[in-house]
Amino acid sequence: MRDKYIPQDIEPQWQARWAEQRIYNVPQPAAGGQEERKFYVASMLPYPSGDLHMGHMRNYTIGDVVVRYHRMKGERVLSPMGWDAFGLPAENAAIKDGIHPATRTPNNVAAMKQQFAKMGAMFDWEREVNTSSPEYYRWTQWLFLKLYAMGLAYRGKGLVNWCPKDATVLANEQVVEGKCERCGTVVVRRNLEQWFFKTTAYAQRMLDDLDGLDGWPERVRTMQRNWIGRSEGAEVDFAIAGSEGKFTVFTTRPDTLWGATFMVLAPEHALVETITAPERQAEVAAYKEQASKQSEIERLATDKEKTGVFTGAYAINPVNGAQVPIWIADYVLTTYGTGAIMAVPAHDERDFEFARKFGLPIKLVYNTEPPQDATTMPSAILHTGVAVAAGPFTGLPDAAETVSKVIAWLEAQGFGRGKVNFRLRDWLISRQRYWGAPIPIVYCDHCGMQPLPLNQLPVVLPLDVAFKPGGESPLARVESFVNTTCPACDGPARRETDTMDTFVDSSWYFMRYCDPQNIELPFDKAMVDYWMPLDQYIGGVEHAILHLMYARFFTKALYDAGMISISEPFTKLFTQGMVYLNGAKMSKSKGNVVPVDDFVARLGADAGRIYVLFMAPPTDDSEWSDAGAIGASRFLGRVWHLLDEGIDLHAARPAAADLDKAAREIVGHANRLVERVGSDIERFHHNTIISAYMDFVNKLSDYREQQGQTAAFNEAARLFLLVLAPAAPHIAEEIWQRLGGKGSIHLQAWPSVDSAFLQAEEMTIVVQVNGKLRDRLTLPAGMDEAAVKEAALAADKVAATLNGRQPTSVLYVPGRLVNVVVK
RNA sequence: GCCGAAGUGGCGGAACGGCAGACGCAUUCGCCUCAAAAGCGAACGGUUAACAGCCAUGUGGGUUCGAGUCCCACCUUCGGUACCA
Repeated sequence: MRDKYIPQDIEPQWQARWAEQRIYNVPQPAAGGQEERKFYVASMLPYPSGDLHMGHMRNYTIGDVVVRYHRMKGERVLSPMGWDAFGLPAENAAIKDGIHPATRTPNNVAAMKQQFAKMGAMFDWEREVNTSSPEYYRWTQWLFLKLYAMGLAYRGKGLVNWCPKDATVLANEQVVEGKCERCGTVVVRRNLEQWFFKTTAYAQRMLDDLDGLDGWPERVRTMQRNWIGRSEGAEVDFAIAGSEGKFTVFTTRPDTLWGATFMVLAPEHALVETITAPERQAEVAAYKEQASKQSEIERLATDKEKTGVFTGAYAINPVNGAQVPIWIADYVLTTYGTGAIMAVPAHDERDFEFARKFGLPIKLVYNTEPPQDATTMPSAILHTGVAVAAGPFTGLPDAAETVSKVIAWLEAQGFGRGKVNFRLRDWLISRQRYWGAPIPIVYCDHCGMQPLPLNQLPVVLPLDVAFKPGGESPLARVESFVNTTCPACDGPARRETDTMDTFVDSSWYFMRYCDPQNIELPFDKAMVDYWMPLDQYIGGVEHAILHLMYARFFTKALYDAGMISISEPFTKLFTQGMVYLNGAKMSKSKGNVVPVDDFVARLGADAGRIYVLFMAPPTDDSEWSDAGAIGASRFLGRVWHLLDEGIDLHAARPAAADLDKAAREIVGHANRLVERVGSDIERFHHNTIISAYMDFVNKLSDYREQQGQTAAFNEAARLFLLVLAPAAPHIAEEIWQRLGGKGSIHLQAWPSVDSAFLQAEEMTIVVQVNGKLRDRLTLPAGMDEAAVKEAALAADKVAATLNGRQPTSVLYVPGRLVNVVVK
């Protein structure tokens, strides 16, 4: 072929051919016909910002290599793609430049789809989903109603960021240093009536099932376990002195009840208003206002000075009748436990700090040996010592068994009950925004809240809306949308104007891919049963908790609804790193991007693919380097010239026994490369695949230089081309076709390894003295232990180091190393 | 703050508890050229006359015949922290 490697000439042609021949479209297999193993792989779907940059290219190329590899392994591979198209950015853009999200979104999708094609990423576009299309969100609404019918969707109070000046709800992202990013007003937290999904009902199952997810990174499982945050303890009821009222606290340490010297309610606790003494009301109100200006992260910071105020009310400790003051403090949250705690400063660090700051008494339940004094102890006593003042439990050790005994006693006395509490909260899905799936509920003055009948779906987003900063959600101002009729009585009714969190859309899209055209149901059970669970899910670590938790919740709920047969969606999970440019994550909003279009036009898709795979281990973040990308392009040039002529893909494959040493070696290298590339793809070490290619190309060039284009060269080149195909699909296909390959290289079988070429004839033994390298010996493979040790001890450098001393022992690691140990 | 990670040459990185720095980038030198680019070849952690030796994988300890790798503490950076997705 003897011409220049010009990727811009060959790449578009192959992309068109592959699409035309639909080599990556996957029809549903005929019923019962499961002759091939299925392999369902998906990368988390992107938000359609309008431009793919090299950060995207890295994410999707990692997945594309996996897709092409499994396809060559003869599996039935499903690799779909879609668009997570609802959400805040489109709405913000609409406010800023007046372009309607319903116009912008399809334009962005069309642009990005073209860019996807230029990357050489193969998806089954016939299964494309767009979460913002009525054909999709209709089913998101359908599933909402399903969860509602199951009792998993309910209305309740939830805190939101509120800008008092704009009179609008803000996303956390829109709150900068406690102020509204638009107008600079201090943001407060307001309690609004909103929709929730009951994720807590699945807390225990989501926790238990993590144990079975051994295809997930351990760190993600750990993060999820901690997020769910199971803790065992008790609920204890406290009466309020001088009133009929009472309240309940959750504690993991009911055994320290005898040391409770004050109570703390969250400032937002419903009881605060009724119990606050008249003379303390001004102070309490001021504190509540101050607390409302803080984020949860600020409130929970343990290094921050404790704050709080006394309400003037007292609670009665059920175990000893003691009257203790009730305070409010921001370190207690309404969202965890009951929003109220008993404070035991002697045995809890935060309570200890609080008591010291406000001069509250500290009472020891347990004491150490030697004993400490409550007034002088430097910190709380945690899990050590023996009970000195625990009513009937005095004398017991500070241990889990004591806690269990106390819980049983509390239950017998009617003071409280054992309780398992989770840190996980119910999922607040309401958004006071326009660009999301409307919640399919109406409110009727006569019939109250009514779910819409399924045949009235979708509730379509009206297009004629006014976007302006501030004020309520645009939907609430659209009379024609809001006013409707009640499905129960046909009387006038009002629609819910909240839309759903975009995480709802992305909690089930991977099931829609299995049956994307269904117009009767979200998906057909048999189709989902065939493809699900995903064999491989790929996405950023930033989704390790929220998205993955929500998707797991949805899967379990739909399993309980009988809609699917699996209760975990993702068998294997891979989390990839991000691409940085000038020290910041490459992103359009920051303006630091290398667009895929520009790169491909300059150096070609294959060079981009090779570089993004090579730049760092796929799990790691990595800084973009233009020079590095040029190196990748140079590598492909070398490949082109190495395989440029005289190779016959159809020649008979040489047997090891018929070849000379150099030939056996080069074919051996090629076989090892096949093995290496396969195992590195399976364990997601894509960067070392590329270095293995480079290493091999160097060896093959040397071989050709010295031995010429022999049958062994031919065979080694053939194997290399096949294993290069997943990473650099265009150049591999082009060379394959020029050399007379039959059919697309991507539909060839992955080469099998010929073990006759893998046997080494020699081994290199590293010789150490006391763990330090002293020599290296080349010995015949298979030499026995005694002979190897003898050779090692005989080595000059070893003798010199020993200098006459007798070794105390000699260790041998077969085929690798000898360590001579000497005093 | 809390939860989870990561720190190895000038740079990106490699290394089943067993040869630290594979592979590449940058740099320098050489070949080719009238010249340049491209291409090809060589050198390239520090110390050193040396390819001998010693030092070297964020810092300080520990386990081990042997630690970049395992354990403890600390420092720095990154991700998440429930309305960015």
